[in-house]
Amino acid sequence: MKSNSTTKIVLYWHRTDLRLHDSPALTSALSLKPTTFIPIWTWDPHYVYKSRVGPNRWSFLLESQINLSNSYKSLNPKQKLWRRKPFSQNYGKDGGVTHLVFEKDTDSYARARDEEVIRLAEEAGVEVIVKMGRNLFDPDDLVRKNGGKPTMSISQVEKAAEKIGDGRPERPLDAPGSNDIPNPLPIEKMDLKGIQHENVDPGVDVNSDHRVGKDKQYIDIMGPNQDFGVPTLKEIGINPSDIETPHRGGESVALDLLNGYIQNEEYIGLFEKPNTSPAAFEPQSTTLLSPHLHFGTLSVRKFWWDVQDVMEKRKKAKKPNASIPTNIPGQLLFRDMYFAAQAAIGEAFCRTYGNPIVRFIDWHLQTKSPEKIAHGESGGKLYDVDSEKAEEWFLRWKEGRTGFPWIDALMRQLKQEGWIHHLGRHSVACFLTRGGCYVSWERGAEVFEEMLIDHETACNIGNWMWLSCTAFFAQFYRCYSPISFGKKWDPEGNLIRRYCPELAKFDKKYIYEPWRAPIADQRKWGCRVTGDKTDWTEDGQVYPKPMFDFDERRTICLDGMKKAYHVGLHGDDKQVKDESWRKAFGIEEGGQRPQKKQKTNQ
DNA sequence: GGCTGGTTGTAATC
DNA sequence: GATTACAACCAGCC
Repeated sequence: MKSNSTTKIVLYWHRTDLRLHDSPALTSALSLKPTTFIPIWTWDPHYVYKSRVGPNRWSFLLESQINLSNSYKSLNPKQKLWRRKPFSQNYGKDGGVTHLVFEKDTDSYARARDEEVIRLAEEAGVEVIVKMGRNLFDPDDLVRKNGGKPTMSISQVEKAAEKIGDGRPERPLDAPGSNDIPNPLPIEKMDLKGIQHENVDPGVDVNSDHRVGKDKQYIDIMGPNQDFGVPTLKEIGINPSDIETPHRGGESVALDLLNGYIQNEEYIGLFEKPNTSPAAFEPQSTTLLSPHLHFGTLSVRKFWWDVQDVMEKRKKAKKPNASIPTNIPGQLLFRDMYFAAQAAIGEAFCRTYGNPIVRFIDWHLQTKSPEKIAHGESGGKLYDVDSEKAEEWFLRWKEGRTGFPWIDALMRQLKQEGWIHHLGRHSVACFLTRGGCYVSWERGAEVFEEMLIDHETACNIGNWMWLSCTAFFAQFYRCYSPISFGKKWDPEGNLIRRYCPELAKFDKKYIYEPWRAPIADQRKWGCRVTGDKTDWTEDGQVYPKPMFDFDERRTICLDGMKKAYHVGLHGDDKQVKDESWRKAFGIEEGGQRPQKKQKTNQ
């Protein structure tokens, strides 16, 4: 397999770890004592155009790469983050690469990709080293210790974790120092030919809406110095003026943020997610470290241990600490829970169709086959009653013009900044699915995938299942009100005033229900509540009327959920695959749902 | 088979 | 601000 030469040319492939601190894979690579070391990033078609990535997340990614590249440069002026192929058929000729090292990625698409990369590399006699570093615990280990089953609750994760080592994650590793980073190959010896562009198939580019030159078959990505460095936004077809997020990427940003929080021992020790406000901004009520976990600009093990050390210090001083699962370590355990659930189920984890853990609900706009999902299509309608209406509701939800200011403010914050508080996500996700529109969670998950800078497939999909009560959570009668829930946190309506500025002057009495404000007041406050759009008019601004009666919709949704739970189908049931489920739901040919009958369980 | 707990509901009542 | 009814889900435990 390995060449006998003592020369070690090590290719280090950064993917889920855009950092130098606590990367077990990077530490392994450097401990080989390479003669030559080439840290690389490669353009994965999945990221470039097969999965949804909006401008804000692109921006966060490139900032993170620039930061990493600069960190390498500061340790060794000849180094940077190189854009290069992760493997090559020409390994033997290609400067004689001997090792390929990367962090383990258990996302389902990534497993298939990595299997192929490993096969090609090993065929070429290159030794491949893969190390877990993305989670507290290796998701595959958690699954094994959970009897091979997907982890469906925090107690299962805790029990499984107790069977791994001492039940706690491993301590973080130090970042390499300036003597630890060897030189790269001279540029002329690197196999960099033929990658001035990255091909993009416009036919399947789900991000074409964001791209300048959307019909182009490729994007230019040579970097501003034409030297195979980190490309600019422009090169990947993103207009810099589309970037609105105030949140910045990069390992140094992440470590500064974490260090700041760690100084505040009270905040760390007493943190309980359900007691943090979804309506707070400047400053936010939570840490905003989630995008850094996604890009690996912060090690989750460092996060966990820094917090743990504070909590142990507080405990010794007889100061109180919050407990799992609402405290910070508990929040990080949820991340591992979703990762391990995905690791157990594989590619079907991301959808209903074929997924054993997901309840089948007769949602509107249900996506019906894996092929459709892979190409980002809606998949048509499973039954056509109200489907056009549902599509309209979906679009109004996505664009933040439902007529419910709390929902619209959150959706506009999401679109602008790429981040909203976890409870805000609860609110809008419940509203789209079981608590309002009765639209499939898969459609909502697609929107979050595109817009969130912290989008993590496992957590996003898992949380949508949770909120839609299709897996992990089942108390569907606990329904978020688009009026009461926001009011509880933000009685003055400050979040609404910021993100729906047309309502900024409304009295707090009406800010959550502007349609109830008398016309004279609407005129006085400079915004008419009418129609279904948000737009300027000659005599002032317009905010839409609510797109439906929420109380009525809540009742309809609750009945639907009761029925679906009673029917009890899951994504892998035969009736779902062959679409004969309609019969079980009493839906007649032609798609008409039956008139509401007596409650089924009376 | 019954009881309890489950990260984060709402509205009415005291 | 705490308590309770609402209508009633699942999993885990005894």
